[in-house]
Amino acid sequence: MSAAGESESPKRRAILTAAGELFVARGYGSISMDAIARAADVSKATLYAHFESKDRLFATIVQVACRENIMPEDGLPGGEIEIEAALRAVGGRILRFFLRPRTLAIYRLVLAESVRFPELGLAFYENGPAAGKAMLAVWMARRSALRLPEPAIAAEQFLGLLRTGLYTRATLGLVPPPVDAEIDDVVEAAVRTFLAAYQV
Amino acid sequence: MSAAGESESPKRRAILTAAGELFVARGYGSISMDAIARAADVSKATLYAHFESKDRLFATIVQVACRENIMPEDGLPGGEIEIEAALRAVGGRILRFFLRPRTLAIYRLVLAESVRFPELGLAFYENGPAAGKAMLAVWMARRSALRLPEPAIAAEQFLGLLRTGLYTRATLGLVPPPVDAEIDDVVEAAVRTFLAAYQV
DNA sequence: GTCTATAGAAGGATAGAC
DNA sequence: GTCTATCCTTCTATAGAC
Repeated sequence: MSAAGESESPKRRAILTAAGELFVARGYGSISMDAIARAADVSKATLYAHFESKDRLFATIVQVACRENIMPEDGLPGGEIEIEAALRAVGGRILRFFLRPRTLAIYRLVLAESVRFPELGLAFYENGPAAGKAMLAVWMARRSALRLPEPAIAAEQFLGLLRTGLYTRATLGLVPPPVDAEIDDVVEAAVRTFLAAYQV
Repeated sequence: MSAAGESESPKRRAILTAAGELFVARGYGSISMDAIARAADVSKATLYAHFESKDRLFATIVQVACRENIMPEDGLPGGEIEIEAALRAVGGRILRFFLRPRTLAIYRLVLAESVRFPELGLAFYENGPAAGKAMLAVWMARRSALRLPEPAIAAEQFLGLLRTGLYTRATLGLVPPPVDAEIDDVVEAAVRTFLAAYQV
């Protein structure tokens, strides 16, 4: 929200970094303010001088993390590649982004705490999934090889085709990397089904 | 695991019910054993007589919840209905199951705690998503109107096509019911794309 | 098995000096 | 702003009577 008011003192920076790593690694409930202060090499009083409560600190962490972890826009290739190869490239990028440990960890965090912090879920959705979906829809609409009555729905479906069992298992922490071969299989199948429905 | 050892004393039953509601409603970290004992109308000592720790109680809750909340098998219509109508019916059932508050709450719980309890994530996956996917794949493979080189992949894709933006928003607590019209739209689009790829 | 009462530890937050 | 030291609350878990 207020990008102007966020002064960049080193201590504040250290707190955000340390707290981010701890929350991402072990969730909200099991991390104490003591542990954060220790990890940031800062006293608890300093911690509370910068953030009025654990809740507020957490909300800040997540918002920063959302901004830093939006889907990479440069992953969308230009208009010259053939559509099948282009979709494969895009799909691979997206699925790999979904499977990154940090992406998964943030999703887990937000999901778990969205019950207690409703505005957190909304901020995450708009800055994350909704923004990515919109970007993808615009990119797809520009491709002349596709006939998309509703680009937004097509984009959602492509993302859904990527988020299959492999992704579900990853969210549950059941996928030890590397899984490159499996990723390629999922992307390949997604592209095939998507093109069956939407190629001119 | 040990279905034999689970005696069904009323107090134990009350504890499981009360704790389940509290965990589902507000997560693991913010629920105290005091609150559980109070809600179950039981003393804390009794609580600890039945469950050796909060962790063990939680694991039991989730396992019971998984068993009670598998996808309804009777939602799969027989072999006489036309394929499009059949898929619509199945898709509607599945998506509505995904969107049930209790289904969502259990998913949030497991996801949040799967980092601390790895075996929880595995148990959930096998009893939940994997079981449902297998059931759906078998049902699909029997439909002669579909050509499925790999029924397991097709089933996963159909589920992915259902789990689009509406579902994501629901997991984040951003979907206040009722949403019947939106559900029908998602199912309709999923069936259309799926059939484009797999109808003979 | 069940209760009341409480021990013992840990957490969030603050006071007061510098 | 930053630290040390500490308060107060809450939590998990248990002891001892019935």
